[in-house]
Amino acid sequence: MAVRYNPREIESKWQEKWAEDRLYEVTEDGSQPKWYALTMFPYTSGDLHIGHWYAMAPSDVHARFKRMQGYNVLHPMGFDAFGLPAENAAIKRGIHPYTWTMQNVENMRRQLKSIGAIYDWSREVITCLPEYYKWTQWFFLKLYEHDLAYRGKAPVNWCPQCRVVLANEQVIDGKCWRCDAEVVHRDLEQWLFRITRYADELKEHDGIDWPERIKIMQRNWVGRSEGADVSFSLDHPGVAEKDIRVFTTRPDTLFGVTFMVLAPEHPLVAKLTMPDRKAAIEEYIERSRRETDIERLSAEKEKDGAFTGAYVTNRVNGEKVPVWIADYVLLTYGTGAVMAVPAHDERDFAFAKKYNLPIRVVIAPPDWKGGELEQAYIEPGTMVNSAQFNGMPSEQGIKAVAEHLKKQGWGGPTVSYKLRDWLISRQRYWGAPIPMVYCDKCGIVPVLEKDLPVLLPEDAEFRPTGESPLQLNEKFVNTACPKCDGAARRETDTIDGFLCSCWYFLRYCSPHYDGGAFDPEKVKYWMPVDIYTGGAEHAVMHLFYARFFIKAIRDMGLVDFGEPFTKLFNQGIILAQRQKMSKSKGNVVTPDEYVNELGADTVRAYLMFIGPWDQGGEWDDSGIGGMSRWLNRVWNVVLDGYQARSGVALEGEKAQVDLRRFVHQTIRRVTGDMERLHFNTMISALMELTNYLLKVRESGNVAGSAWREAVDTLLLLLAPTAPHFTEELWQRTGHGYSIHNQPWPKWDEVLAREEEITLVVQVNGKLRDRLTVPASITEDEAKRLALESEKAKPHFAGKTIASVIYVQGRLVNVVVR
RNA sequence: GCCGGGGUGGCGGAAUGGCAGACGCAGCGGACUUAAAAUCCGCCGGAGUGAUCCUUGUGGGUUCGAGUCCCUCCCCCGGCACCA
Repeated sequence: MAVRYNPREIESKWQEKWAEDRLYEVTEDGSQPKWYALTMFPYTSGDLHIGHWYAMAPSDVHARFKRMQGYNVLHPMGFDAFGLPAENAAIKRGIHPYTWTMQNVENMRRQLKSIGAIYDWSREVITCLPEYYKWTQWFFLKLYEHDLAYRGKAPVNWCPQCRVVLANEQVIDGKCWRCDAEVVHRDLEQWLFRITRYADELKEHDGIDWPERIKIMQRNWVGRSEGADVSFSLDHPGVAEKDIRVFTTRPDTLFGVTFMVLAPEHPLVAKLTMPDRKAAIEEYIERSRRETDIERLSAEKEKDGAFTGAYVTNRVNGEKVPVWIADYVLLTYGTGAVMAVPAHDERDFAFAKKYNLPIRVVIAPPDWKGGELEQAYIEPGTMVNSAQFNGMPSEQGIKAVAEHLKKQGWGGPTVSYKLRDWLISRQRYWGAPIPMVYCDKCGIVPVLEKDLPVLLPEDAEFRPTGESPLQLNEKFVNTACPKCDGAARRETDTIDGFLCSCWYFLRYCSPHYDGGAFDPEKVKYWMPVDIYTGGAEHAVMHLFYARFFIKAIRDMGLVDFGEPFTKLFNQGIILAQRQKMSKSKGNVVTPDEYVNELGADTVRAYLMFIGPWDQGGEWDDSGIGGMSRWLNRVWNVVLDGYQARSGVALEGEKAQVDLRRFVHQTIRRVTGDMERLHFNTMISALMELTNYLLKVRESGNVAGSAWREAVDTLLLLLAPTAPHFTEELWQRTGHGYSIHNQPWPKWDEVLAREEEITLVVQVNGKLRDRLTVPASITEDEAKRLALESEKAKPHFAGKTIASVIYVQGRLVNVVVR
C-alpha cells in the first residue's frame, strides 16, 4: 500500500510551471507590506556545494513563510563575478575569465534553480557585466567627487601568490584571505577610500538587529582608543623637523619615559641615524623588511631593535631620551612612534631589560616600597616622580597630564583608531577598471560620466607580472585627457571586488534601470533589507564596507537611510572532514546527487533539521533517509484517504477535540519557530503532527472535516520547507493552484488550550508521582491531591512537612524535614 | 593572552529556573515475505529482580527545586592579538 513519491518528476514539473506563470516575480505593490529578504550572493567559483544550500534553502523557507503571511517579498539572487579565481583559471587553463565566469554562472544558475526557491530571476544581477560595472565605476567617481577616494603612497599588504595588494581586512592571520599565502609589505601608490572618516559611526550599530559578536568584531576593527598626543622636541643637525609626535593612552606615565621607539619604516629614521650607527640600523631595517607579518607579529618573538644615536627631549621634565627603532612599533598605527615607559608597559619593559635601559617607576603600586619592579606594573596607582602631579591617582592623571600638554602647546587629548583607509586598487585584469586618467598637463582627471563604462578590453595578457595586465594593453592605456583632450594614460589597476558587493542589493530593486545605478523610487520602496543572511566570515569585510558605502552615499543625498541591513543572521558553517568546504581542499560535497536521488524538498528539510541554523556542523548524510521516509509518510497519510468509523459519536467527540487542539498547537509552535529561524524544532513539530495523524487514521475516531483541517494545515505549514511536494499534494487533494498563494494558517488560542495537564508531585524536589488533572485545577485542590498521592506519601511519612510549593499548571513540591 | 559561542544517550539534537533526553539517525526484537529490500508495530542513558538509585565537561555555591543563574578549573570552535 505504501507508495514512494517521485520527487524528480514533480519537482521539475512544478519548477517549470512556476517559471511559466512567473509566480515569484514581484512588483512594488503598495497594498501589502514589503519584505526584503536577502541572501549573500555567491561568488562564481563554479559549483554550488552543500554549504551554499545551507545558506540558501533555509532563507528561502523563511522568505516563503513571510510571503504566505501576506508580505510582498523580494528575495533576489545574483552573482559576485569579478575576482582572482577567474583570472587564475585563465592563466592555468587558457580560458578567458569572461568565458570561465559565465560558464560557471550557467551551471550555478541551474543548481540554484534546483533548490526551488522563490528567486525572482528577472532581477538577476551579475557584477562583471558592463551594464553593472558601469555603475560601480560611477560610484567610484562619486566617492572621488566627495573627497572619499584619493591616491596615496602607503606601505601595502602584498600577496606574492596572487600578485596583488590587499586591504587590511583581507589579511587574515598575516595571510591572504583568498589563497592563504603569507603577506609581505611593499610601498606603492594606490587608490584608497576614506573609510576612516566614518570610523565613529561604523563602530555604532544603533537601531539594527545584528548578532552581538559581529558588532563586537566591527567595533574592535575600528579600534577606537582615547589618549593623548605628545610632542617630544627634536634638535638634530640637518633635520628640519623640530619635534616627534607620539600617541599614548597613558599620558599619566609621561614622566617615566626613558627612551623613544620608532617603527623601522618611519621616514625620520634615515635622517636621525648617526654615522656610527648606520650599519646596524640598516641591517635591522633590512631584516624586518624581509620578515612576513607572521614572523614579525608572533607574540613569542623577543623584542629587539637598534639605537639610532639620536635623542629627543621630554618637554615635561627636560630630559634627553635616546631614540631607538624596533619592529614592535607599527608605522600604520598612531604616529609610528611611541614613548617608551618600561616601568608601566610590558613590551617596553622587555625591551629595556634586553638593552639595559633605565626603568623608572612613576605609578606606585599599592604597597610599593620604592624598590625595583619584577615586571611592568600596568594597573592604576599613585603618581610619583612626576613633579607637580605627585600624589595624584593615575586615572585622574591621564586627564590632568593631557590637559597640561594642551595648555603648554605640547600636544593634548586625542583619539586614535586601528582602522585604516580601504585600499581598493588591484593590479589585476578581472575587475572594473578604475575610471581615472593621468594627463601630463592636468594631472589626475576623472573619466566623464558620459564616457562610462570604461570597458575592460577583451584582449589582455593574463600573465601575472606583478604589474597590472592592462598596462601591457596599449590600446587601453592610451587615451585622451577628458579635460584638455591631450594625450593621456588610463589608470590600469582595477577596483577591489568588494565595491561591487557594496551596492548589489540596491541594483536588485531596479535591475534594468539605465537612468542611474538604481531607481530612487524603487530603492525607497524596498530598502533597507529586512533580513540579510550569510556567513560570518564577512564581518569586517563585506558587511563593513557595505555599511561604509551606504553611509557615504547617504551623505551625498543618494539614499535616505544609513544602515543597509536591518537584521543580520549568520548561519553556521557546514564542515567536511572538520574543515570548511573548498575546492582547493578537495572536500566539497555537492547537493546534486542527493537532489537527484531524494529530491530538493528532502535536502532542504534535512539541512534545516540537523541542528540550529546558526550552528552548522559536520556534514553527515546518514540521517537523510529518515527525512525522505517522513515525507513519504506524509504523502501516504494525505493520499490514502480517511474513513471515519461509524457509530463512534461520543468517543469520537473527545478524539476530535484532541486532534484539533494538537493541530492548533502545532500552528502556534511552527509559526513561532519560523519567526525565530528555529527550523530544526519547526520540522520536529511537523513530524509530531504526522505521527499523531497516523494514529488518528488508525482509530478513525474523528469526523472527516476535522481530518481535512488537520491535513490541509500540515500541508500549509510544510509548504515553505517542501514547496514542490506540498504543491503536488495540494493539487491532488482537490485544492486550487497554488498552495504558495495561500495565507499562512492562524491558530485559535481557545482550541489550542489544554484541558488536562500532568501535575508533577515532588518531595524535596524529587519526582515522586504524576497526576492527570483538569487544567483549571485550583491550588488547594492540587496540594490536596499531592498530599494524598499514594506514590508520594511514603516519602514524607513520619517527617514534618515544612512547606508545600505550588507552580501553576506544573507541579507541587512538598518540602519535608 | 583578550573577547565571543559551546560541552546533554552510540550519533545529530530538544528542554519560559519546574517531568532531562522531544524529533530524527543508528541499534535490537517482532509482523509481512520462499528470502531480502521497502513498509508497519514495539524496545532503546547507566546500575539493580525490585521499590529505587545514579546521570547534562569538573569542583563548589544560590534555590523548595539547577542542563538552565553565580564562582573555580578543563576541553572544543570562532574572532582579535606587540594597537602604544
